[in-house]
Amino acid sequence: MVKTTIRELTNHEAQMVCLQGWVSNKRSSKALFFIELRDGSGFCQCVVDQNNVSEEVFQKAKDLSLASSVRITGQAVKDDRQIGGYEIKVEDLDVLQIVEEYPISNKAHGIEFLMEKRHLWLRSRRQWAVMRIRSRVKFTIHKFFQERGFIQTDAPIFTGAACEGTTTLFETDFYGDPAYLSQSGQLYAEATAMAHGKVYTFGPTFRAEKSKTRRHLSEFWMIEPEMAYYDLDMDMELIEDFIRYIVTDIYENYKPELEILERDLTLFENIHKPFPKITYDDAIKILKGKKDVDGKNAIQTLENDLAEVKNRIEECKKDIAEREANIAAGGMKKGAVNFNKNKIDTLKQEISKLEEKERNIPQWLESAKNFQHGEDLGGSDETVITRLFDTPVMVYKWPKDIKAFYMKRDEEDDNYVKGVDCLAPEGFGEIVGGAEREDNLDLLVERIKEHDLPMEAFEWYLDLRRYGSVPHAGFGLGFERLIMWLTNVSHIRETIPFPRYYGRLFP
RNA sequence: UGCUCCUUAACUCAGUUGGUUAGAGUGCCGGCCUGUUAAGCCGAGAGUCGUCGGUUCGAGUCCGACAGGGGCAGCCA
Repeated sequence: MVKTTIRELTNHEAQMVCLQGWVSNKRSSKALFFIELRDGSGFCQCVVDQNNVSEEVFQKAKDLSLASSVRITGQAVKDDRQIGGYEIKVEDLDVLQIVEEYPISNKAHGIEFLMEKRHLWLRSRRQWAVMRIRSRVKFTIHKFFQERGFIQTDAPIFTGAACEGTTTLFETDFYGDPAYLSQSGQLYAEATAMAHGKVYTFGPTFRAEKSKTRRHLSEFWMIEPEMAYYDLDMDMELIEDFIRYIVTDIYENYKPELEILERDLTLFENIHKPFPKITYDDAIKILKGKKDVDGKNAIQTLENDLAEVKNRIEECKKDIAEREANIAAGGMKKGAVNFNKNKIDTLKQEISKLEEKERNIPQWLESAKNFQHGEDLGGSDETVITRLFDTPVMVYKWPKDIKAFYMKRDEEDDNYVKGVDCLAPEGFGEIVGGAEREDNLDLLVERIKEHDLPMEAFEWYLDLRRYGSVPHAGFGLGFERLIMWLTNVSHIRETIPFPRYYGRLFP
C-alpha cells in the first residue's frame, strides 16, 4: 500500500493506495456508498461495497458527511466514466473528523452568501479549477519573460503621489506623512528598464474607487513589462506573442480544469490566428455600424440580440403558462408536479435575467449610435466591438486627450498618441493597455502641465529623459481580468482567493 | 456617485386586485433502492416576511425613510 494523491493515480493502476482528503459528495444505495473524495490534487470517486468491507468500515462510510476528513485505502481501478479516469475500490477507512453540517451544499447559492464563506468556497470544484489556472498563469508569465531575457523588478507599494493623476487612492500614514498605496508600477518600470533593458513588474495594485461591478477589485495584481528601444509596433507584437503563449499553455496543459469550468474552447482554438490591428478611428466606424467585420455589422448584431432576447422571454412565458395549466388540470403524480414547479421557477429566473438584458441592450445601442469621435470607448462599446471578433483585437492610435500624459505623440498627427488597447473577444473587453512612451523631455513636461499634475513629484521621472533618453514602450495587464477571461467565470471576485472590493474586507 | 431591480426557512426562490393557520425545491434527520455522477423515491422538522415609521377594521403585499445586495453606467485593469 502506497500513500499517494489523486493526480498520481495514473502511476498506481491496479495497486493498493491510500488517499488523504475530504468528502466532497456522497451518494448511496442499499449496499453501496459512492464517496466523492477531493485531496487538493483532484477529485475521485471511492466505492464502498458492503460485500467487500467489514461491517465496521461500512458503518464508517455511512456516517461520513460532506467535508468530513478521511483517509481511504483501496485499489485504484481505471474507469473512463470518471473525471480523473480512476476509481477506488475501498477496503479501509480512517475517519479524522465527522462534520456536523457543512454550510455549502452542492446546490445553488448566491454570490453574497458564497463570499461570506469564501474560506470554504475555495474548496468547491469550480473555485479549485480557477485557482489552479491562476497559479499556472502566474508561473507562465514569469516563464515567458524570463525566456526572453527580461528582468523582474519590483515597484514600491507605498508611493508619495498618484502615478497617473485622476484615480482615487488609498491613503495611509507613513511616519506622519500621507502615503498612497500604489495604483501602478509603470513609471518605476521605466526607470528599471533604463538599467536592464527589458523588465517587468508583477505586483499588487490598489484603487479606492467605489466601483461595484463584475470587473473591479480594490486590490488586484498587474503585470507591467517595459522595454528600452521598443516602439509601438514592437510593443504590439510582444503583446500578441504574450497572450498567445499563455492561452496556448492553458489549453495544452489544463484541459480537465477547463472542462470543470465548462469553458467554450473556441477562443483557444482560434488563438493561432493573427490578432487584427485596427486604429481607433476604424474601431469607431465599426462601433457605429459604418464598417463591417467579416460581413458582421455591430448595430445589426445588437438589434438581433435584442430580438432574440424578446423571443426567448415570450417562449419562457408560454412554457410557464402551459406547465401551470397542466398542474391545475390535476391527475399529475407528486414527482411530476414538483418537476414542473421546479422548471417554472428556473424559467422565471431566466426571464428576470433576460429582462435585465432587455433593459440594457437599447442603452448600448444608443451609446454606440451616438458615439462622438474623441470620446473614450465605454464598457458596452468594447462589448459591441469584440462580439464581432473571434480573436483578441488591437486598437491603436488614440486621441491624445483621453489617454495618459506619458504616451508618445504620433509623429504623423499631433492629435493622436501611440497607445494601444488589446480587447479580448466574445464581448469581454480590455485586458491590456500599452503605449510607446514620450521620450522627449520638453514634450513630456508640456503634457504634465496640460494634465495639471504636480511637476516636483515627477522630477525623478523626468531624469529618465534627461540622461540617455531612448524610445521605449511597455504595457500593463490586469492579472485577474486575464484569469476571468480564460476561465470565463462571471465575476472577477472569483479569480482571486480573498477578494477585496467596496464593502468586502472579510474573510 | 447616477439609473434600475431586489431583501420571505440554513440555501435558492414562489406568494395573484391587501383578507383565516405563510408555500415549494434543496440541505440536515429517518426510511426504501446493487453502479450513482447536482442520483432517485417516501416521510419528518424548520420562518420576528431586512429595520423603523405610516395608511387601513386588517399589511409579506400599499406609502416613506434607512440599511444591505444584484445589474447597468461612470472610472478603470
